[in-house]
Amino acid sequence: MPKTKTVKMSLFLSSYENRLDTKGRISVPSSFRASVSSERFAGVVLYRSFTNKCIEGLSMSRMEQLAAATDKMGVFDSELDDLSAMLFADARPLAFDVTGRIVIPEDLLKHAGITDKAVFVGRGNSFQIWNPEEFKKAQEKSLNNLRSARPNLIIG
Amino acid sequence: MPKTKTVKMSLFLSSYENRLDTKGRISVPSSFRASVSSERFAGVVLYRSFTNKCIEGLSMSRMEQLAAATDKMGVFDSELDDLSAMLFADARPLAFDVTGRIVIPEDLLKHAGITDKAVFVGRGNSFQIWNPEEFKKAQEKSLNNLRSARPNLIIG
DNA sequence: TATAAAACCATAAAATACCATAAAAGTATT
DNA sequence: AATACTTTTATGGTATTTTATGGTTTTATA
Repeated sequence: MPKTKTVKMSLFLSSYENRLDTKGRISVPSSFRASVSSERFAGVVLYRSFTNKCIEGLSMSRMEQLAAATDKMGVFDSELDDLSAMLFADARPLAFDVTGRIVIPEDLLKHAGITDKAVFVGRGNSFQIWNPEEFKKAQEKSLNNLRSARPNLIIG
Repeated sequence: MPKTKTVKMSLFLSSYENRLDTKGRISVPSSFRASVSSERFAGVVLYRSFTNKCIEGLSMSRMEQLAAATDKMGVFDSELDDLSAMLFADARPLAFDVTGRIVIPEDLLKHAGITDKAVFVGRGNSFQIWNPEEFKKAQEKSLNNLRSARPNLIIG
């Protein structure tokens, strides 16, 4: 068995709204930076969400996990293979600058409808980047979904 | 079988009323701190309760369990996915300071109607934080519910 | 050389560490 | 059982650091 160094990766939690400057730079929330601080690559990997009007974000090690999983499954599941192919083709590794900022590529911003502000949203082992308004809308929608699915579970 | 490191987590028990200072700091009851003292993350994770006017609290390891479960199940259960998404987005990891205090974020305090005092309520593997008055009201209400549901079970 | 990208510098506000103390709880001693 | 002593806990205030954000300069590159 290949020796796999399993880096215990801390979770991406909570949500943070930050602002893009004139050059497109935006601070990655410090707690998100901390989540990947023990990794080789000091940065994150972004790609356009397949399902939502937002950007998906991962640590590089998670990307590698995904690659490994695809290697195993690929032969048996051509759909998964296609999906991961798209993902890898679309994925952008973005290194933090000294102050913890990244420059999100144009096409990703466009896909998410982001201009001057963005919310980093924790999703456990991954995160998302949204236009603040779009995010609020999406949140309300999934809250309504849950309400109708499990009326007794939710009040807020 | 993958080697799963099981962190021994002791239970959150009993209730403690503490006071918030001007900066929003509040001491986490020492017995609650002891419950997570063997964990990597010296702190707790808080989020707005979906069902009550209170704050929910968990250990980080519990949060990680959830993330692992969501990773496995998410694909098959979109409801679970929605729920955990909301949870991760709302969850605040809060580290203890040297004296065992945390700063509860504004929006959580608001959700629970907490201003200057709060009760930490043990719930076994989790806990809640309430405005003292609200908690008393909620207690009486659920006691009445029990009374009407099982009149013979309750003496108090 | 023009242009984009990276490195560098600066700062207000927010978050965290640090220091101090009184009250409470626990221990030991008579 | 009452007392003196020790330790822990909760709480308050102050100092220091970090973070997010803006701008400028230098370096690559097309």
